[in-house]
Amino acid sequence: MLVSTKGRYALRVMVDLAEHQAAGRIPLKEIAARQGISEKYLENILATLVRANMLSGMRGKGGGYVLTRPPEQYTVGEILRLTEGSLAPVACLDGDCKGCSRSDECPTLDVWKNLDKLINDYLDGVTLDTLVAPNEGYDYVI
Amino acid sequence: MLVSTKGRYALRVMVDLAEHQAAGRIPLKEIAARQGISEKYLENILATLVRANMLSGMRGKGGGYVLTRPPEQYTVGEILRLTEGSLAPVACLDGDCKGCSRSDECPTLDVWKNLDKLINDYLDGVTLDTLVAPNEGYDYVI
DNA sequence: ACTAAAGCCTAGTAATGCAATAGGAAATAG
DNA sequence: CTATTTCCTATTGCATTACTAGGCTTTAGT
Repeated sequence: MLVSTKGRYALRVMVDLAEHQAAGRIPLKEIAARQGISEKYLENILATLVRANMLSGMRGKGGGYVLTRPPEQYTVGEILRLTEGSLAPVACLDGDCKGCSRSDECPTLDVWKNLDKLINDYLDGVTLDTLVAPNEGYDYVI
Repeated sequence: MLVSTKGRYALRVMVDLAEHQAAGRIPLKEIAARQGISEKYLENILATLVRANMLSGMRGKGGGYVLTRPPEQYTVGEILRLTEGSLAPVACLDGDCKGCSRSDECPTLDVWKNLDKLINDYLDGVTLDTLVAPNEGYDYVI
């Protein structure tokens, strides 16, 4: 599985926050309820996003989470790479595995490289704003 | 990780067999030595390929493995789907998970579907013969 | 027939990573 | 001062992956 629940949840949460941008800071409790995700598990995920400055978190009464940039400035690729650690389709291409000893002669390496590029290019081409449902995020009007 | 060692090894082995096609049946021992894979582990992988009729195995002296079709009739996609079980990038798209309860409203589902198609289409477009090193498989000449 | 070479089959195991939980400390608004 | 809310560190249960073990069956050659 290329993308685990952590990455999937992260993406859904980011879309959720984009849709409810106008409401200001949203507490974790609210997101968890809306998305049907355990509050405790969601804490982990949001902490990762905050540490990377993709979200701003604020504690205390009236606190909560908010996007740090406009939705069109987030790509799905960066969100997933952050939360998953890597989107490499095979271990051969994963950072610390500095290429196996056979990489010089490996006839399959190009397949993995092409696949890796395909995946990353596609996901880097999808921005958060394109995932926000039309006419949502405006529920504060009326 | 989309593709584990099982799938990676399987692909390398299939290429190996394509390259040594002319030599007739190749015993597991030989493949394992050439590819640097444990014989016992390789047994598992080859058994899977044989059961799916991608390879023919024959026991006894002079036995070994051989491709059942010409290399250009294998796609990387089918080899990997067989050995990995599935190439779905997320659990949401995996067979038995008959779509989560939120699939109707899920804003991210299209991303996963597009990604899934991208991956499978690419891998189904690569055939085994394109991975065989040029001028290999002809080592029996001279 | 016997033997060596090979594949086939069923388990088992160690290690890893995923998904989720637990409990409390620190900050903030009213 | 208190209720609310994020932040932080660990731990647990579970599933999967990667690999190993041991024995059975088939085949070719002598």
